[in-house]
Amino acid sequence: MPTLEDVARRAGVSTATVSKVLSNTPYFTEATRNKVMLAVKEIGYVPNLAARALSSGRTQIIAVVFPYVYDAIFADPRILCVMEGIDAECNLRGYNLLISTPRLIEGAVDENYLQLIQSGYLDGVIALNHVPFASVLDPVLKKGIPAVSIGGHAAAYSVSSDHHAGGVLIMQHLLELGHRRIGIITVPDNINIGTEQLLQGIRDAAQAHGLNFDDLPKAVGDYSTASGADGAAQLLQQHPDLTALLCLNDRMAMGALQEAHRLGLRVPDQLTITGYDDIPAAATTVPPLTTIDQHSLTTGYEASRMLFDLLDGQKPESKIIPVELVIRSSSAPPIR
Amino acid sequence: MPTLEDVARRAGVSTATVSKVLSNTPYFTEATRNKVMLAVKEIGYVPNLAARALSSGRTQIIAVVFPYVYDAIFADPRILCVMEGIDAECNLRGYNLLISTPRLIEGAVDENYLQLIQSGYLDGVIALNHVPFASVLDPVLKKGIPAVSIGGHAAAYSVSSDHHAGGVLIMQHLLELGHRRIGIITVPDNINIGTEQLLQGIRDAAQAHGLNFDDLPKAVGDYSTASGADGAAQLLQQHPDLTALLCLNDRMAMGALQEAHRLGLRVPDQLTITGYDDIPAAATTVPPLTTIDQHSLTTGYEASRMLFDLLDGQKPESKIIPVELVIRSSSAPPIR
DNA sequence: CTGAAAGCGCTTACAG
DNA sequence: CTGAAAGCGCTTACAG
Repeated sequence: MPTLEDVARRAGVSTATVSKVLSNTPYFTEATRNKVMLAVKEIGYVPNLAARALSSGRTQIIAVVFPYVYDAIFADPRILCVMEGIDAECNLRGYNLLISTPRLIEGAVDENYLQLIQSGYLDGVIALNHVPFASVLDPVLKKGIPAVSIGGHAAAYSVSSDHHAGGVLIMQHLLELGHRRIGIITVPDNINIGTEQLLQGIRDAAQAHGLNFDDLPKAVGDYSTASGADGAAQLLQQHPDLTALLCLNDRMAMGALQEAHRLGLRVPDQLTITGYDDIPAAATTVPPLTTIDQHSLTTGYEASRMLFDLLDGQKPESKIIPVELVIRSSSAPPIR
Repeated sequence: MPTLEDVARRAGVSTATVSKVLSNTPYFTEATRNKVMLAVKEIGYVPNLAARALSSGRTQIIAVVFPYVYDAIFADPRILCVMEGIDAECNLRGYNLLISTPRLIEGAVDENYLQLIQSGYLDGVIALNHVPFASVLDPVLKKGIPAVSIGGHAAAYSVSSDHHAGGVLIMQHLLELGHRRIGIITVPDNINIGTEQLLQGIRDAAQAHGLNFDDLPKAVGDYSTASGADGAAQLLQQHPDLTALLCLNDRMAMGALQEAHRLGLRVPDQLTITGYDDIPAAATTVPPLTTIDQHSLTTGYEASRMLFDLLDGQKPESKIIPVELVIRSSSAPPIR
């Protein structure tokens, strides 16, 4: 493979000059620039990234960190949307994307991950940081790597979704349709840092309509479709008079939808079901789900922008991404 | 950050020795080994990957390449399953995973991608290589990087799904249920290298049952859910007597399911609908989809294993991953 | 079994 | 505006 030196020789200049031309440093004549670029073309020179990384301390690699916790990350469509946003932005900037999926075992991050962080291989890190009991960013910040946290810990730099507003919006929607006997399919406390705010939003909306959140029947799922079906079964059996099921994510809502069909309940005529996240599948269920769009693509995009700002030496503001109520056909006024 | 030299000084040996101990070269006394490991622990040494990469020529990075073509890759659940398999294996081996999503514009791959390939940053490449008109592996092989192709071009090393068997299985299933008036929701020729075999499998199964494939009504979709709904609408309007819809992927089948509901057709009582891929959502539609499981996780896993064999200097055999018919509730004998 | 030394291919003050 | 030279932190023949 041709090296910088080959280019320099061919162009009749020093390696320093070639290096500077290629990195767009100012201060060289147009003639020099042309000579160098020509030589680069002619011999098909491509910089060796490892060498560049070693001498400059920058690798052009940023890592996206998705801790493995309650779920196989690759099964979560929301994460994918975030990734897509990040990928698009990195592509534009010429950065490469490394995926890291550390296992969080009893709050300790795995050794491989620690090594990676400390290896000097990473210019920046974007972490999905929603696990309350452990922050995968701790070692990153300790090492001094610029980092952005998505959804979660009140890190220096973070972008998160307005979960409280999401909770208010979805609950308000149900209440305004006239529902009062609403079952909640929720998740265990402390599985996700945003859940508390979301529940608080629901609580506030309920209160505003004179309904006591604590009185509403609840089932605890784990975000999976199956757990949504189980939760719905349980709630509907114990409280056959429920007119609506509010689910904390779309996949559980899809499970609830399944269960409703199994029980012969028509949605939304006999039972309203709502989700949260607006994953792609939410638009294609039967009937399509009323849900909250978290703008995951935007989230990924904003996280990247923030990281690049950090890399440029700026101090970006943390961002809260607004949410949006998406009304489809799984919600309607109660008939009872 | 502490360097090799710091470790050497502390342990009272040369840097060469530390390096060899750390890379598990044989030939050093237990005492030396202990001294070195102790020093490493004490000063918290972590190797600098860029330096290691530059001097050894190996980076411990493998790239997973998903060309952008007919679809946003991050929307395709099948790809995710493949990724998960690859990720798991890489994690085990201590390799890092780089994601590259080159844009294929008129058969030409993008410049960023080319640079990455030639940058010396990659020890190996796994590519989703199903686009007939351009192989993203060409530059990789030219550069001499070990590479494995998933599904597609008859590259030296590849793992692909047994599409022909898949076509036979799903068509056979319909025929054995008694269907004869079967509509096919397909995709354009040359969008995906495996499609031809799949269609051939369907054709062969039809023929074995005395049915002429060419006579079956067809609609052309693009793998998206929406295109499945459109295809179903079109087929059912032009051929109201169809008793089954065979869709070339699950997402189109989900669209067909939607359309059937919209038309008030009960599935599977009045209309059988089948998919292909067995993405996670296929199990949770209403009714759950009969489909073909391609074992995507296994595919990813086998592709990684193959790549690591290549990196170990072996010559692995190309693999064909068997498929499996998954019978759920969207298929039943025709009533007409 | 261990070490001295060259070298991997860049970037970056520092001079000029 | 350009170049000589040191240095980034490792690995790897080569001696011993």
